[in-house]
Amino acid sequence: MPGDADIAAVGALLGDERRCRILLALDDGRALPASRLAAEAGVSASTASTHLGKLREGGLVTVQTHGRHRFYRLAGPHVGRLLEAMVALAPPRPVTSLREGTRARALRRARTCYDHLAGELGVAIMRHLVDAGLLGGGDGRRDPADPPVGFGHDVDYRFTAEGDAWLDDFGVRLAPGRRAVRYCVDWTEQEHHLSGAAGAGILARLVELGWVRRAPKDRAVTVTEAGREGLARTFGA
Amino acid sequence: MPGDADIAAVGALLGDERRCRILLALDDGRALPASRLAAEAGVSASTASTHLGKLREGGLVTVQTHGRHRFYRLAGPHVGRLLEAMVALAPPRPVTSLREGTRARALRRARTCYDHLAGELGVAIMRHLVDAGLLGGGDGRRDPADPPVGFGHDVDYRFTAEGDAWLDDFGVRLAPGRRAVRYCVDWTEQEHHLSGAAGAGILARLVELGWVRRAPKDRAVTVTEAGREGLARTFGA
DNA sequence: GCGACCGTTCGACCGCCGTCGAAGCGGTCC
DNA sequence: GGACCGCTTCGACGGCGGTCGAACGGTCGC
Repeated sequence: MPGDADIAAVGALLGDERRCRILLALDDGRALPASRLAAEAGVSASTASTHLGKLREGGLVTVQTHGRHRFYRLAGPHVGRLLEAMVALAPPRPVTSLREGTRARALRRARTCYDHLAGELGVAIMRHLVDAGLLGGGDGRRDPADPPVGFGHDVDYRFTAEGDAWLDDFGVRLAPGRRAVRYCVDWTEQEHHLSGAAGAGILARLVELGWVRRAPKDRAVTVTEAGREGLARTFGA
Repeated sequence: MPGDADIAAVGALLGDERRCRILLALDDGRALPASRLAAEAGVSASTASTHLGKLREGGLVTVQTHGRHRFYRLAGPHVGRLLEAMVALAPPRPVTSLREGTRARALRRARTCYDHLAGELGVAIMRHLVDAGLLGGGDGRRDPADPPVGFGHDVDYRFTAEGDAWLDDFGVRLAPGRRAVRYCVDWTEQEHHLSGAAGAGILARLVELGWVRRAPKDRAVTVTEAGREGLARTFGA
């Protein structure tokens, strides 16, 4: 009787359809403002605020205030896994739920984050750049007016001389003033992935090479047959 | 709005503490009668019945009537995964919840089912016996008065001549009338594991050899150092 | 067959929680 | 600094759902 964690508290949070809508809207790792989530759930701003407060208190979402907006995002990969487990148990629309499940997994693998790559692929590329000595520590500055993209930004990266050469070689042309390295803490992987001009340039180049394809309407990114081989060769991914 | 599975319905089921207690009591794969679950949840029989009805309708548990008792069990491994995901998210007692988590995983690996082995280990042994040709199809009969031990019992096994020899050789002595093969559908693996006299004999022999140890008060079974090597050699497990 | 027992259904009570509009707080833009 | 805007808090309303005891259908034991 006393020894169990109150798992029911978590269940109660997921017992409301509006809250579930909010969580599902956040399931691909985006950070969305409260107003957007209210619209997504089809509910008034005050009601949404109540829901978000409970989700926050329950540890399912975290909030990051940016200017007068407050961006919410899922608190971690655990929440994504929980959602996945619940979708697997929700029977009513077997086909839809299956498609949703695979879609979520695809997003976890590779997706866009604004104009650059995120997900396992984005993290793998970042990791390779660091491991290969193309990207090292530095003292770059992050523009505080940017929308929130991750949890902590306490590490600074900078392209090494080899990194600059590699960018040229790979076909990513950056204006001299735009070589500052920015990055996000990837939500699904909880590791860094490259953003900023370099991240955008690499994604653009990957598309140009035909290695990956961006979905027209959502944030999914699919790896082509040629891309599979090229990515493995270039990034070991 | 319309395309989502009503995941909230599942959440609502898990939003009640009594229901969670019931599910956790069932988490190790046992089938328990309604009265026991009522006591486990600390609630009256009528209330428990209501909860069980909802859980059943929601597809989280299945029921099997046996005489005047009705045995409930979790509907499948999905439910176990869901519970695990929720425990990971329930923060209040970090230490306890962690211990619970590892305990559940240990049970999933190896546990007793009445007097024989279940879990991954039990399934692996059964699979090896079949693969090695020691156990084949037959026409054995199952006693319908036994408590429910699995979902379907439509396959009949029988020890082959080689199987009989192997049992002798391994040190399992069975009375001539007790060689009928019984099995259960393992809940966590959804495959068969050996029960009946042979299953009990094998477990007893494994304990005698010092390969596994049964926990004094619960159903956990731990593999010893010697057992790890012996099991690998004997069953490829 | 008749009592004992297990389980479900019914009816009534109670409490909790989601909902919204209005008001309050803080930050931005001109 | 003033007006606007995003978000949260407050108060009041309404409904859904958990709870129990009592009554009912089934099954086992003698």
